[in-house]
Amino acid sequence: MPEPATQPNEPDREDLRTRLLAAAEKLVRKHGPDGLSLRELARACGSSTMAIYTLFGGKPGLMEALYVLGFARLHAYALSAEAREAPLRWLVRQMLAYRRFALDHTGLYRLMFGGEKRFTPTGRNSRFASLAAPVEDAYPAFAALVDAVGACMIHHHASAPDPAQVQDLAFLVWGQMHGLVGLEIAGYADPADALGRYQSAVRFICTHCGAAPADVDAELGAAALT
Amino acid sequence: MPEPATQPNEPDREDLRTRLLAAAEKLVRKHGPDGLSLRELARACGSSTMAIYTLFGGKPGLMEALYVLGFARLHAYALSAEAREAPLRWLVRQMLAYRRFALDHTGLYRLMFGGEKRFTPTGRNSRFASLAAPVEDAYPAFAALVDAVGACMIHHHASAPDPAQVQDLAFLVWGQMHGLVGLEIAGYADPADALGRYQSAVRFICTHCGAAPADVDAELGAAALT
DNA sequence: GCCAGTGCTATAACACTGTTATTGATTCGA
DNA sequence: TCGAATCAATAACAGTGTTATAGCACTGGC
Repeated sequence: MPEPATQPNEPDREDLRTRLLAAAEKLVRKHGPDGLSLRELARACGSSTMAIYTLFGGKPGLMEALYVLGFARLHAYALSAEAREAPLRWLVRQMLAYRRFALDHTGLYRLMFGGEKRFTPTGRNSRFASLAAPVEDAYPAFAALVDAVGACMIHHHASAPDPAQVQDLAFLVWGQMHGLVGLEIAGYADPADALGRYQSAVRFICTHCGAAPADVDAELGAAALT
Repeated sequence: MPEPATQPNEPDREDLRTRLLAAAEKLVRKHGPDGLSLRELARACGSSTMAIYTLFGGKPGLMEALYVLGFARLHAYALSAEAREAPLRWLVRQMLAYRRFALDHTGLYRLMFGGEKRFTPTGRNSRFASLAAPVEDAYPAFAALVDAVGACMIHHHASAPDPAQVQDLAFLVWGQMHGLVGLEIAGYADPADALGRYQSAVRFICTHCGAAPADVDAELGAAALT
């Protein structure tokens, strides 16, 4: 009996999309987001460029798929740093996890935050996309940051803070993390000082939330050992 | 007497380089750093692409020229915000000037800090480029920031701070500014809240330097009127 | 079992990019 | 005035994203 040749339902078939995505991630890691070539990608997967068009609709669609993949990766980093029972540890580890994600995936990071508004996720309330939707609605990674900041503030301050105030502070924290990491990736930070400066930023922010500097240093030291 | 036709020493001749640079800046503003086309640039200046090769040595050379032009522009913004007699006003205005530069020149800003190490200025100590040279040696704009932070700390703290401490804090300030501005350019900030959040970051940093929140708000209010 | 119909992919072509070799004109120096 | 040199324009090459065409394998109905 002749084997069904290359059936369209062979394992590679529905895997082609994920294989292309994985190869694209590898190429973005190597050449940067703007150095991705459809022909090179197709060559790496043993297919033609048309497969990318039928599966992603073109290069922008492929980039958008990488974009959501990057946010899923970032969310995984945020989840791995979760410690709801210890708010200070939670915030410290999440800030460190953000930097580790950026340094581990500089290609994806530059694609997501590279300074050009490329894509906006179509959330459940995409009908109101023209309005200003809170960021945490669209990006679960930012929601985790808001939660960690809020928990840290509640834990160290007596009164429960205003939710809007928590969002604003979380955005400042995000800005601090993104700025330091971005400068580091762009080559403006001395590699020998980059980690120390990031740690001092963590200290800066956590003490602003009310934590004791010694406790923050303890968490930083414990996190540095892992 | 026949006019000398198109003499190579006509005013356009040595101006061609600056004309190309100006046109390139305009194209980068419109299409972004990665959307710059040598052919379109040459077409805009009525010349051929070869002129770019003889004047800049190729596209990387052109990008590097735009890079140093961007830092000159940023330095001009920093100088326009100088107020050495009032350290707090100096720091506040310089932080606001940084954001204004980034929003006024998003193309150049993305070229300079877009998350990819493209160029490093060949300073006077370029022989030690392999070593970690302090950033303020290469970029006068960052030196101005270090000066403003140091003056603000000296003015509000009794004791003169350690220079290394001033550099570290200035780098954190730079990171905060770059992060917020980068997120704003990338489209992650609600346009209605972006300025307010940046102002709260200014408040955050200046109070850390020892300034009174009311004084910071006064400076922010005065700067908002100009 | 056969045959239209559908869905997907490979090939080839188009317009575009950066880069380079070649050619021609123009200027400078002896 | 003539040789040498400099510089820009033309054309070509390899590469890019995209699209039109054509071919293949599979599905549905008869």
